[in-house]
Amino acid sequence: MNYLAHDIEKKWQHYWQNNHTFEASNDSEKEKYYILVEFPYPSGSGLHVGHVRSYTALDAYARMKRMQGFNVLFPMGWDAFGAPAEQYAIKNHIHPKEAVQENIKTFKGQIQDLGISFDWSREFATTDPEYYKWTQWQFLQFYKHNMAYKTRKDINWCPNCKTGLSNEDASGGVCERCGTKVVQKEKEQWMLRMSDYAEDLLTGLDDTKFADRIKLGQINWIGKSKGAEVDFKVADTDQLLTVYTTRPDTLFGVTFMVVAPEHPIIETLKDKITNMDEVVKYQAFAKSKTEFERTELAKDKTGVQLKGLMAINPLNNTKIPIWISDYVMMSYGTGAIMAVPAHDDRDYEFAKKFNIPIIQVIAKSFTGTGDSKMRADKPVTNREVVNAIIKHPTENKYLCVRNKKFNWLNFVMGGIEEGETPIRAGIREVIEETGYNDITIEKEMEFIYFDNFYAAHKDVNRHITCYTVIGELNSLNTVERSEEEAALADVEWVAEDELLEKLTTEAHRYDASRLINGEGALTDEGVHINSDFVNELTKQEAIDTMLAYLDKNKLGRAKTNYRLQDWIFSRQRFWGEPIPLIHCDDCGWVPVPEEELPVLLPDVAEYEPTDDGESPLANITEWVNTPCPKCGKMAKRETDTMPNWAGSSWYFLRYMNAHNASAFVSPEALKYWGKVNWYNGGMEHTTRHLLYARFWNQFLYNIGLVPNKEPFEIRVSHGMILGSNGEKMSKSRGNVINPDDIVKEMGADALRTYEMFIGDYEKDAAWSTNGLKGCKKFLDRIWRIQEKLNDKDGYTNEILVNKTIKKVTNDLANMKYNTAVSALMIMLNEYEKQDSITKDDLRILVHLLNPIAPHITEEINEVSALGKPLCESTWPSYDDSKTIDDSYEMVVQVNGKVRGKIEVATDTNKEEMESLAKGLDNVKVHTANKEIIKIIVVPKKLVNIVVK
RNA sequence: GCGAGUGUGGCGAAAUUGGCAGACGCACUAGACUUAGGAUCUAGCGCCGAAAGGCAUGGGGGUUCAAGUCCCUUCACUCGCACCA
Repeated sequence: MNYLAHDIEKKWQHYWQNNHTFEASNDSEKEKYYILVEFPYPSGSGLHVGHVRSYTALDAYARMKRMQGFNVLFPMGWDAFGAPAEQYAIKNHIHPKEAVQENIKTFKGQIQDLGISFDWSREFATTDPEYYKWTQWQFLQFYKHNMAYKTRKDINWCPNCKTGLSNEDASGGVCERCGTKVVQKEKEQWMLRMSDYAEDLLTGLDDTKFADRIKLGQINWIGKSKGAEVDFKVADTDQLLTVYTTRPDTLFGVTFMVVAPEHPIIETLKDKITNMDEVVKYQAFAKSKTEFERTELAKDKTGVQLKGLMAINPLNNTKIPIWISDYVMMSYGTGAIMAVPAHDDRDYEFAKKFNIPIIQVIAKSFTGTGDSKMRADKPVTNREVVNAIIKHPTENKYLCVRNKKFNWLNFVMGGIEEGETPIRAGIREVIEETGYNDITIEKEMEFIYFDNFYAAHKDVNRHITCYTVIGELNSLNTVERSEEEAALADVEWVAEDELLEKLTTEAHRYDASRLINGEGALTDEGVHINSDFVNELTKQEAIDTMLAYLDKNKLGRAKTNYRLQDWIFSRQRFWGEPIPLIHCDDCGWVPVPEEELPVLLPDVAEYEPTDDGESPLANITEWVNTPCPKCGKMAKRETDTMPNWAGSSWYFLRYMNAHNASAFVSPEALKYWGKVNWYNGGMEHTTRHLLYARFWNQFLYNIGLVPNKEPFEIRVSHGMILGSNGEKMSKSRGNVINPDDIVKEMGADALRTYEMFIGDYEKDAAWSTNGLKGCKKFLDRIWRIQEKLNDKDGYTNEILVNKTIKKVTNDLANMKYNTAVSALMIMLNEYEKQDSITKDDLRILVHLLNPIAPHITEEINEVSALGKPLCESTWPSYDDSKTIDDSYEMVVQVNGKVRGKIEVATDTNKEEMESLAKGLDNVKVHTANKEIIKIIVVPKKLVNIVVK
């Protein structure tokens, strides 16, 4: 008995099609379930094996859900606007819509060959005028609610694609599509006020069940940051320079200000700036850098001081210089910062480069550990001390002393006496404690710290303010130490790489790490110093206190910023939805009346983007010139088109009611289908597309057009299918697997089964033709198992059946396809071991495998006359009490090592388990002459005998 | 730099959440059946060892009767974000 995969696959695909098996009803008594997989861009290269993975996965889920009695909506369509179709059209001088139609035909054929149970009655493409009519209509809703505006601003411009890009499209400073370096170009652009929704997009995540990594991606992209705006007066002017900072508590540490090169204050106060030439030159320099260079070549700080201007610290009226530098971005915060070089890496680097003073306002504070923790019953003494790090004259070792009584090993340390500098004190202490007297100390570490501890040698608590000095011995010359000192401690030289493990005191190890790693800004938490009314407070206390102070004195205010910016919604390309607005010299921007929608893309011969940054549509005068809908005077159409994210921002709504000609979707359909229950897509879309779609939906919700604020309940993303060499599949790498070839050679079921078995669904996986063959073999064995059918009823192995139903049901619902397939392989292996199997046995197997391999299972079901077609059948249920075997292999361990196994009844009690375990010969061997300390018995698992 | 994730046989991977590490599959080895095998079946298959046994989940340390799983530390790779104040 043999079968031809191709024939039976075609047969059942026709059956499903002719019977409208997978068409969802908008009017059903059943509970609804909406499963969505991202619709593809129908590229010319056809379906990728990666598509097969996610489509099969969601198909399997949809098929199971249908059998479980749900009214499942599982639609498919085409995201067909976009550059490749346009490129193709430019090259071949045909209208992009023709290329798109051709590609859709290919894609659809390929998908249908796979037997994916999409509801094709709801199919559409974003390029259909019946669809983009409603995309335009929704844009007008944005416009009417003041959510769309046109502005002149520097935008990301791709010189190759000749179009503006959103920030999301230009991440990394290169064009998402072609990889060309993006440049800044000033242009008028339509924008959507997405930043207004930043908070809602953030909090809305709580109403979703997205995977954590996806939520995190969204959270990072929105980039919420809490801080404050602080107003600095500019001396001798009436101007305020407002900065954004997350650390208002460090305001006493500000030693300079930095504004972005484009900051308007430069223009406003240019008459006061005495070095305008230099400033203008720097502005030009900054602008000439692409975004890429600005970030990638970030290592070196550049900048110019605005001479003639000084800002005034609002707390203490200190005058502070103002600089411009491109490390401050106009697009974030206020485009100006207060620089606190002591506690910010970038400010530190800048201050070092331009020799600007540094004021420490936070001191690291240690609290002692173990025996050195402060004791409540002892007095506290305050001291100023010096900590001397002294290098050996010839070797890479440092001078340490070991306290004989307590065995502490530390750097030389001692009190600073009245009128003494830390350096003088350091030299004196080294001589006193070690006898070395040929010392040079030139450097004092930038930052002091506090150490609070119980000083056992003096039986007091100490609060010390520590100054660290760094020096070296010129020679090993010594003088005699006092007897007292010599009795107290030994001198010890410690190699640099051993300091961190050998030093006793945490504070000294900290000093050592700064010595080894070099000094930089002190960004750790600590206690405030040099800061008047926030002194001695911790970070959060100081922030709160400072905010209250600023607020009370009207010097600033709490402020939350977001990385998320408004959505640049214009593209200067032909192949996109025309923005349905008309510009009239008298009336300004006027929306195209709704009854005139859609604004159709004209049929023309040329689609090339233009060098001057205008859309190719701008050249089509008969299309551009049109009467103003308001006053009738000749006016001009907007020639920019929408980004290709527009159509995909609401397609999930359209599926609910795909061919509605009078509304984007009917309220009834919206109400019935509600949220997408399960949305699958690529990891590459978890920031952009997912954010745009959520924003779009939240807007529609706010104006009362959709019933749910969040459109998607669960979002999962699949891993990529890589080439057999573990690299991304690409023509240039020559590792592309074409699904058509596999379907032809092995059949769709084998391909589907293999891709489900390949590994963790959410992880990338490399293609393996051998693995595929294994799955094909599995299906062949399934076919042959029919030869073992007997005419008995019931299950040959009831436990196996119930176990497998449970496993497969749970695995399919949790995207664990690989283990679901494995459970079915185990079931088949068991069936093969038996002399014969019943129809009931086989019926379960084909039901459980059907979601993954739908064709062969339908055929077996029919050939062996097991019942009505599986697609009309019900999902098997299991009895939990019959998933447990009545016996198991009890493991017996001695000291955690397996020494024996016995088959015992599942209901064996603890006492019996214990005595059975002790009775094993091998256990006796390992426990002989030993004392049994305890016995751990884990019911239904093992016995562990602990002996000594 | 920050954030997240991953690391288990020759390979893809499992491991009811702390309880026999390596299920299932691939590859491989031996055998059977065959005119033939890229078919099918049977057996074997982490490493060392003749065996008893020992060693094994990137490395090191810890908690525990028991650790792939928990804690600390370290290394490597992958992916996001990146002068975001």
